[in-house]
Amino acid sequence: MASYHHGSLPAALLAAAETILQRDGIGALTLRAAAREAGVSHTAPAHHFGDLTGLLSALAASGFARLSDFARAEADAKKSNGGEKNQLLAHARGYVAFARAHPGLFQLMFRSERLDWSLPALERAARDAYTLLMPATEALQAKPDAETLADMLARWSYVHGLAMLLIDGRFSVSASMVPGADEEALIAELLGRMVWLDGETDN
Amino acid sequence: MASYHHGSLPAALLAAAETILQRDGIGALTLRAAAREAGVSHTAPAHHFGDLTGLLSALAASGFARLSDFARAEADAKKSNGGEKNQLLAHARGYVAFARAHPGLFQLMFRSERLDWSLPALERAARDAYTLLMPATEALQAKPDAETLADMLARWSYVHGLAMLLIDGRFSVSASMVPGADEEALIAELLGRMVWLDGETDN
DNA sequence: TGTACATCAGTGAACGCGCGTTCACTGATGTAC
DNA sequence: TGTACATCAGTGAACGCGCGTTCACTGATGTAC
Repeated sequence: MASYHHGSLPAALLAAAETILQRDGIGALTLRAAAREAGVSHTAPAHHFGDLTGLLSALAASGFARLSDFARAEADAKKSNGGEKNQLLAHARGYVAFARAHPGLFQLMFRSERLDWSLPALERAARDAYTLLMPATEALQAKPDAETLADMLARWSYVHGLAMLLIDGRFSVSASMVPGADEEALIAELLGRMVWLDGETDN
Repeated sequence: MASYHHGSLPAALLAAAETILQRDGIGALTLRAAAREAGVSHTAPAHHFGDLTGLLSALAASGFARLSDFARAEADAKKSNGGEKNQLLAHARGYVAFARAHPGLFQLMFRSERLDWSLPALERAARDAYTLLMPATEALQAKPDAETLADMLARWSYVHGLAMLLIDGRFSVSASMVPGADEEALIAELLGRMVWLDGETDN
């Protein structure tokens, strides 16, 4: 541990970056700050991530992977009634739960200008995550028809907007117009409406 | 014009800031850059906006006002069939059209950490803009019931997520899975689904 | 099992840059009388 | 209509700061023989 070589600096830097994200916000996340937080000289990160974009992209990729985990965990917990609609709904719940649990990270993941989308690891992790809102049928995932695609994009738009507005605090402003409204109940109610977005042929 | 006093520096600075936003992206928008773009010394903005947050907040407020204009213009253009659903749909179309026309500005408007929401002008402009997704009935706007509020938040989430994912380029990634898909037609199709989100009692 | 050497991982001083802010200033405008 | 003076709007030099990057370096690890 106290040796010259750290042993697992990449992982330590990602963890440090996430701490900063959560504690100080996305604006405070710099290469030097991450190195400082990890207790390492500020030139060390370059050996592993190249530049700041590289570090942020790796962090975002990890975020997308964990977003997928959140969604799958939510679906597994309700495995009992595993209809397709229920599964999609569970994934949506996981999506929103992830955004609320890691708002800074979630924002970073959708701040494209700071990420390098040509990195295969990032692209793959992101695609994996939002493909969860596709029907589980493998054939459709590989080669979806226009209707299936529209269904997915509709779900994604809805759930993504819900998550974004929520972690941005916009809901509480509006919800305050109705005194006594329970935010948790409201979110559950809104999430439930997702299935209504499906194309006519699915109903 | 060439006189010592500018005459309308606040407006010129806002215009300059917007130029930078569109041309160089949100990361390049600084107090000094805005002053430079407006052809004025870099200490001049402080007289009018205090600090960078003040300038950005004023710019965002102007953005929200114009977002409302976009939405109303879209509704006026289709005034012929002015059912409430159609009006809400027109407002949603305007919302998305604004985001596509001014992506940088739209992003700034939803980057809360850089804005000062305690400024009444900003808060009011933002509220005006998203209240457009409420039914026009004045009584409901003043004192909405939980159902009406949920309808509005559902619409807002959907339209907002759609706009965000769209200007972030995520749709083109997904849509490329279906060769020959027409993005414009897809967006129109998705926007049309917004009305399906309304609570049972409205249907 | 040793030894030589290449490679890898981290250090710390130094650099230039653009940033926001402060400061003393100056030119233009408005207002009291 | 003049004049004095306060206030407002903009200038430009200077500052300290944190940033990313470069550089020569050193300690640790792995590998060829």
